[in-house]
Amino acid sequence: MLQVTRIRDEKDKVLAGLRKRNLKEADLLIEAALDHDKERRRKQVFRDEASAELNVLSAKIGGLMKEGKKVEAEELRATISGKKEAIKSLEEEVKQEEARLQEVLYKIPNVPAEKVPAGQGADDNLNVHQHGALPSLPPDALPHWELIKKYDIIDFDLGVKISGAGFPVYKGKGAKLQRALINFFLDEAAGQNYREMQPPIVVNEASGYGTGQLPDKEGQMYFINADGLYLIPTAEVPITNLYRDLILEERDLPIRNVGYTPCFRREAGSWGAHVRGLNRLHQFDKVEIVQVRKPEESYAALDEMCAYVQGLLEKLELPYRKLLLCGGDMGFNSAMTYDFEVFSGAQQRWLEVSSVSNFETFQANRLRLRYKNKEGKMELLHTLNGSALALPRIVAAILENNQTAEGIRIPKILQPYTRFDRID
RNA sequence: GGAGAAGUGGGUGAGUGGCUGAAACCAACAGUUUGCUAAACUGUCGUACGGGUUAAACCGUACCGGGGGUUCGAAUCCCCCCUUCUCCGCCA
Repeated sequence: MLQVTRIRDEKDKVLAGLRKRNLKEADLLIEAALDHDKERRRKQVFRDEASAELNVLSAKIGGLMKEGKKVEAEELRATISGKKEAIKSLEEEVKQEEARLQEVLYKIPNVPAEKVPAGQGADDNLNVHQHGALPSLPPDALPHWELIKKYDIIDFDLGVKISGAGFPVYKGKGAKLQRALINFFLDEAAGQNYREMQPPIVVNEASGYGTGQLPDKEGQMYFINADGLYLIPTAEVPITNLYRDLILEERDLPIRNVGYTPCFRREAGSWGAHVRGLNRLHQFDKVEIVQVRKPEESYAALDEMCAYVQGLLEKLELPYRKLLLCGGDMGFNSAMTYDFEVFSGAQQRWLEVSSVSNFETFQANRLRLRYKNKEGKMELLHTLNGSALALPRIVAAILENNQTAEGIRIPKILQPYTRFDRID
């Protein structure tokens, strides 16, 4: 959520930024926010003045009571009764105006960073880096959804039986490959000074609001009605919310966490031919890196996180490209996002396996995550996160790109983790 | 799940209706003293919103787990919820 003060102080910059998102109602939203903000302040003045007046009178009554002037106190008290009602209704008006402002602010996405290109959608993303030769597979190469059957390592039918579509069962070497990847990712992150965290995979409503899944995207999360809890769509939610309502010291920073969790997404209405097999699931595994940074450091941190992700992909011997997302394709909360896509040889497609974002103060504002800067002033921190990495599409690419007549070759770096070098 | 107790500022903790945004101590920060460190001493030391100012100063309102209520006035009384602790029950 943007800070109103920022909209107030930098209206033109905010608007220019939002235009890059191709957000048609940007002007309307900003004007509405400013209107509600102005009205809110106007009403607050009335309320504050009325409360101040009552406080003075109350103190006077207190004084009179102490002096034993009961009659005078009684008289004064009689004059107050109407004022209380007035304050209550003024208070109500302020709250209403605040709620209206809030509602508008929830609809305004983050302002893209300077470097983010304008654009409508995926076609306008900038390919900023590409690495690795695309695999040349024989014409009879199989897509991963065939390979998993051929080698009996991932079973969608069994998942349907016990849970539903999009909940695969990993079997034998398939299960071991999952475990190997998770351990590999966690070990790599630990080597880069990330602290490993194991958070709950259900969160309360406040956490949903903290990182911006709520109020808009509740339809994307599984909800446990009996307890009012959401299954997390990503470890970003619990790990970032660890820092909700916190005032950090400079010495606490930077914060660099990594966590593995399963992720749950309802993916309502997003199924189609292009999401076969592992391309889209309701439950999948992901290792996530999360950083909390001082504002002036956050873009250096973003670069560092990208470099880290690139290192992982290179170690896994996967051809990948790095995209700087355009305004129109960026997530609601993000100020700047790089996507990483690996090339999946048999599908002949690029698959997104990581998304690394700087949210600047957008999440911190909702989280009330601040620190005391050098001047001793409270300042919102910047939050960042990135997948490092999401498993299913990595698995898909490994299976497809490494298929041979003798079976599927396991990347060298993973072999100590799998303790086998081939799936056959 | 049942019964009881408790939740106050970064920490410990005082405060049972009015002059308490909140004692005291610790921590932190700044300074004095000091060859350095330590100790001692002095001072500062909540947040949000609003008004005000070039910027400050300054002023107002709100906040003592969260929400509601009683009252002229609530950290203090009442109700609901959450959390923690103790005992019991259950159980990986």
